[in-house]
Parts: sequence; structure tokens; C-alpha cells
Amino acid sequence: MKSLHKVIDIIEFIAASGRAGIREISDHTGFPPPTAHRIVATLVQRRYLEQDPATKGYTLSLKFLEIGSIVQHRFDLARFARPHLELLVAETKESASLVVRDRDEAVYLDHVQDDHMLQLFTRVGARVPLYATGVGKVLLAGMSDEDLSLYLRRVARSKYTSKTITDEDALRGNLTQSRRRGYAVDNEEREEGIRCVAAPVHHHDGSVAAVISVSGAAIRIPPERLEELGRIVRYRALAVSRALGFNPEIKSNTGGASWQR
Amino acid sequence: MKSLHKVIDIIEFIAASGRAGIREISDHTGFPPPTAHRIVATLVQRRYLEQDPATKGYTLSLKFLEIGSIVQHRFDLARFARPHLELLVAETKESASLVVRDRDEAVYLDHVQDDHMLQLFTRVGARVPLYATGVGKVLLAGMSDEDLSLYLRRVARSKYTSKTITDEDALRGNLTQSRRRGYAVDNEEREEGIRCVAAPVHHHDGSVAAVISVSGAAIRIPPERLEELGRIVRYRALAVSRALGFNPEIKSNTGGASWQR
DNA sequence: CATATTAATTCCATAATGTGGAATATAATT
DNA sequence: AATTATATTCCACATTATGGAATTAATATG
Repeated sequence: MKSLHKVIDIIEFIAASGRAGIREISDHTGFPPPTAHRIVATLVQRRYLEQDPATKGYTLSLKFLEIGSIVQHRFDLARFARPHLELLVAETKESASLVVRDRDEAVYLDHVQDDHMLQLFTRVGARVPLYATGVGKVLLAGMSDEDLSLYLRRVARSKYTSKTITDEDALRGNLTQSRRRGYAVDNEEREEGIRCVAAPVHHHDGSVAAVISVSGAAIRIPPERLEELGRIVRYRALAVSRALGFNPEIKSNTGGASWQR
Repeated sequence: MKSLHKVIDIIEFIAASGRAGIREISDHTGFPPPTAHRIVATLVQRRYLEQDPATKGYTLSLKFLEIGSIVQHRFDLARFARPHLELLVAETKESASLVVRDRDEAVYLDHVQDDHMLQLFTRVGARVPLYATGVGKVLLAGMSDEDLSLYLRRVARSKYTSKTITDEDALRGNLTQSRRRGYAVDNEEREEGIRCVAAPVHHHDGSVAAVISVSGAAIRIPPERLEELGRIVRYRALAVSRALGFNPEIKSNTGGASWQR
């Protein structure tokens, strides 16, 4: 469907640029102005875009917020986890997040900021790679060996920082270690100056449903603080797991290597 | 653009039903199965839908959450207001909301729940009428007389409850009263058993940018508590206004009748 | 203030694209 | 194993999206 691809290209361009006129859209997408105009006019008619009467620029409307919110609600998880994220922030004075896996990336479902001057810049819906983040490594560590191998073959690993783990054996070792102690650590692997501690939220069957994490500026999270944060995050993640019906006493096998309960 | 209208019909149907197969989509929209399938397949290709491999049903993907979140971020307002909503909840033990006007409705931009058993059911992006809600009346009270008259002519008013104000003069009187005391009250006008107190957030030029409200079960908010809540909400709304650069000392005229500062 | 310039919008002949009935494949049910 | 319901593929056809050219509107320039 060529026309639908064009529509999506235009929506994504406006999303990225915030506001755009027909000219800009036409230039950027390569569609002739009348084509861009026709698509935009239809989206305005359906209230997915609105036109700033002053600048003539088009922006995404609140309709997207409405639909996005419906999607988020499907993940009841976010509702259960919210109070725990807030507690985490209160206990650690760092930012807390809830993420789930979506294909080969981790997606932020929720995020509670601490009130430090040095703020992390994350937004709900944002995506990060699995191999280079604490939350991602929790998800990888919960996969079956087969899935993990497929993932490693499928996804190219680039060095975001000097500390990013790109070597397969090193990564596998890190995952084993994470499982053993019950939490994963991101030691400035995705971004220089940011450390993160993450623990799994389990489904009732023991599989990994989501990840809860605490992250902040590396200056405030020295290596010797990691163990304490790990304990706290692990405890909170377990509480959310329990809310989802998970019972750590029951040993179950879902194909993945088991996390330390 | 006929094909785009079809695409939107399908997306909105899936949003409403949560999950739907080709058959359901076809039945509901009237498009033949191959047409529905082609559109759905393209949306899956672009990752806007995903197919549950078990049930074959299609659901909206997190992509919508991603775009919705971008839209929300455009309203920086939500970021500024969040801590104040949380304070409101702490101070009043009731739920707090942030809404803006979108055409003839009020749209929830953010919402912080209290932890009562009796929870309000609101979701970000949801829409409510202006004339029958506290938040809506704040918006109406900030409109110019001309805009208000046009609104009253344009929008039909139906009785949601026995207390809904549908009479024009009564409504105008209520708005004047609200402006005078600095906050608007929804006295079970939208929904039996729910009361709400709302106050305006002003732009730097004095116009109404948004509304902050506290709402809860009418049993917990008896009439004699309204004045105290009004004071608190008004104070918090003013704090957000200040964050947006509003200075209550400067008298400005934006066409709307003035709110008590 | 007239003129040039740029962007937005409308028009419409044309061909490319979406259409949907029919056929086939797949999954669920009896 | 047979039947039914649903999903998917195929393809001849005509409807619909296309985009160059013309027109209009908004903005900048001399």
C-alpha cells in the first residue's frame, strides 16, 4: 500500500520535527506538494493533525495521546508498578523506570524522575538496545539459550562507550552473574556518566514480564553503592511480581535460565 | 482520500475493541476481508499493529504510545504541573488532574490518583464536555463573551444527572460566581456521586492555559469542604501559572472576563 | 506601495494503485 | 475424517491517488 506508507512517513516526520508546513514535508519526504497536501488535509479532517492558523504549520493532535494512552492501559503492569516506582525514587533519590521488551529493544512504559539538577532524559515509549543497558540485560538474562543465541546472531553490537560489552562471551558471563545476584548493572555501557541497576518483574509462570530499574549520574552512584541499590530494586521488583501473581516458592521452567529469587 | 479513511476506521476500531481479527474488522467496517487484510498487513509492516501469534488477533503496538508521548511532551505544561498534582493529592487525599481545552471539550493531560478504594476512572487523553464539569467551567469562564456565546449556540447541552446545568442563564451565573471566588465547582453535574473543584492555570498574558482540579467521591467531599479545597487548588494552580511566567500583579486583557487572582 | 518571491492550494488528464470476488490455505469444530 | 469458519493470496479491472501546471495567498524586497 504505497499511499499508506506515505501517510506514515508524513506522520513520523511531523512527530520528529514537531511542526512542519507542506513545503518542509514535501522536501523531506520527496512527495510532491499536492500529494503531501492531500494526505495532510485528510488527517486534519480526521483530527489527527491540526494546523496552527498563524504559522500554517501542522502538528500532531491530542488524538495520538488518546490512542497512546489506550495502548498503555492495556499494559496493566504500568498501573501496578507505579507506586513501587515512586517508592524507589523516595528510597534512593534516583530516577526509576519500568520497561518491557519489544522485539530486540527495551521500551520504557513508565518513568518517575527524582528531583536532582542532573536529570536523565528519558521519555515513555523511548527504546534502548538490550545488550548495552541494565534493563536490557535483565531481559536477555531471562531468555532461553536458544532465543539468546538467535538474538546475538541477529543484532549487531556497537560500542556506545568504551565500556559497552560487545564481546559475546563477556556478555554471556555478565548475564550469568546478573542472574546469580538477582539484578543487572549498567556501568556506563550505554552512555558515559550514567549507571543503572535493574531487576526482573516475573509473570506468574516465572518468565520475565518487565524490568524495574533505578538509574542516575555515575558520580552519585559509585560502584560501592551498587549492592545496596541492587537489594532495593530487587525487593521492589519482587513486590510488583507478587502483585502480578508470581510466587517465588514455586519453581517453574519456562525455557529461560532461572533468575535468583 | 478514501483509502486513508479506511485505515483510520480500522485503527479506531482496534483501539476501541482492544484486539480484533480480520473477520471482526471486516464485519464492523464493512470493508471486504482482503481490503482489511491489506491495510492491516501494511500497518504491521510499519510496526503500528502487532499480531498475537496465538489468537491471530491484531492489537495496537507501543508505537502509538511513543507518538502519544511525543505529543504530550509538547505540552511542557504537563512536566511543570506534575509535582503540583502530586502535592495536591498529598494535601487533599483526593485525585488530581490537569486538563486543557481542545475545541468544545476538555482533554485530560495528566492525572494522579489517590489511594482510596473508590477510584475515579479517568485516563489521560479522555474527553469531557465543558458545560458539565468543573474543569470545563473554568475554561468557559475564561473565554471571551463572544466565544462563549458561540459555544453555547454550537453545543447541545444534555442532562447527565439531575444537577447538570443546561439553562444558559444559570450557567452564565455559575461562571460569574466561579470567576469571582477563583475556582469552579462540579457538584455531581457530570456524574452522580462525584464532586470536583477546579482552578485556572494562566499563561503569561493572563489567558487560561489549562485547569488543575481535585475530584473524588461526593461522600468524601461534602459541600462544607468545598471552600477549603477551592483554596488549596487555587493556590496550586497559581504556583503552576507562576512556573509558566504568569504574574498576577500585571493586569492584562485578553478578551475574556477576568478571573479573580 | 508596487513587484518579486515563496509557499499553499486547487485543478484535472492520466496511469498507477487499491479493489474485492473468487480461489486457496489454514485453523477450529463436530 | 468431514465440515465450517477464518485468514490469506491472486489478479483482472476500474476507481482513486497522482503530480505537473495553473491559481491563489502570504511574505519579502526594492
